[in-house]
Amino acid sequence: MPYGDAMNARVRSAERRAEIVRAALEVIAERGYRGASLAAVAERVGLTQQGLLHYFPTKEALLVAVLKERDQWDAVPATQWRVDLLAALVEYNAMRPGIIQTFSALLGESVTEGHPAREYFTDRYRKVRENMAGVLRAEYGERLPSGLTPERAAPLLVAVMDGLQYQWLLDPESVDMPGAFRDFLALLGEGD
Amino acid sequence: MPYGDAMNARVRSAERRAEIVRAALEVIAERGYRGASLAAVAERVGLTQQGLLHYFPTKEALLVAVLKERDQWDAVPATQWRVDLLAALVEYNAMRPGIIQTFSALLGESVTEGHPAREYFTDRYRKVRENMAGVLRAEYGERLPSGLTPERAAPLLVAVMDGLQYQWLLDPESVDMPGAFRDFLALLGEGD
DNA sequence: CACGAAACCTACCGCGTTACAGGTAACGGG
DNA sequence: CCCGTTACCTGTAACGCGGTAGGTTTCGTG
Repeated sequence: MPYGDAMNARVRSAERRAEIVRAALEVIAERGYRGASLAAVAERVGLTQQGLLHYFPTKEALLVAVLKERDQWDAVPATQWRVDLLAALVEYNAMRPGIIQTFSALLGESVTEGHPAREYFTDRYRKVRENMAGVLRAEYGERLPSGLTPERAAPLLVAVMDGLQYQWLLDPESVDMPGAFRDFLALLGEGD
Repeated sequence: MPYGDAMNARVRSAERRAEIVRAALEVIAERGYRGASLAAVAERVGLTQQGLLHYFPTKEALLVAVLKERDQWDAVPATQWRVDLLAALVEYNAMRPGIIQTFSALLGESVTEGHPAREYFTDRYRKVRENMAGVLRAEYGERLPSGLTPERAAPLLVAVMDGLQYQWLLDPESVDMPGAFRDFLALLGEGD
């Protein structure tokens, strides 16, 4: 390639890997992790299955990369979160069904025995609950208007987000995910 | 068999089928539907894979039977439900992780493309939301104390149940599913 | 007791899967 | 210009999968 191309080999390799991870996200959304074949991912980036294995030596290594990618997305410091931003996040998610579908499918699979993503999700949910408790504490202090402590409200908040996602994925016409989530936030925010 | 055995062939066949469905529930809990092999189910009831196919001609037919079984469980007339019974149901479920795991795994898979349980879950959630709205209306009338209509509270109620199940399956030590659900019911029940 | 059906089994097919082995062409730095 | 590394490819092993074909034993009934 001519001098004008500033890409060196390392950068190009990293980009290829990112491309593969993106394709894997798609295929997992469509078929789940167990149903996602390396060949299908490879085809989507114009490689053979064996060519893909050059970048990720095993299927599980590819999954790890997918999960790592996700971690980078919500690497926003917990201190910068606010309750009203959560509503915006849900609204944003409602415009990107693919991503939601990928991780909803993975979450469902992960509760089965020996699933390679199980530990990841266990750890992740623990952290997310802690973060959410922090967010609620920053907003409301030690007691929400409803009387709940942040630590007891946090699992509910997370549960509503996930549960709504499944209902919405199955039947987007019938479920107004962002609206329902706002309803829930209002519920948390109004006391008696 | 001696005369004392009142079982006729039809009954015994039905029992065998029920036995197989039970085994399928277990295997699906452990491996999901895609990961559940007919051979694994067959082995659990002391059959060969082909012997199992005598009772259910395809894998999908077995899944249909599994889903039908579930429908029979919550065949309780909607009019007999009450909000406080929901709390009891969640408490009961917390003692039977296997069943929860089966249907949580299936729900997760069902959002993928062309999954044979997708339509089932879509229909089911629609009905469950309607039922829940009815339960809430019977309890609170047209407006819950929090100001929500039953129709808007119902998806939240369902979402909390499902979402808590995933958190609880992944980390039962950290998540008090029945307690959290009672918290949510209290949230719905107290107005401002 | 005979006979048809139910309840299995063995054998097998074809396909899809992950992964390994080994080869080749292109690239890029010394 | 050479030569090691990167980026692939073809070939193939090894296995598990759902499903078919066809046989055999067991059972209930007329």
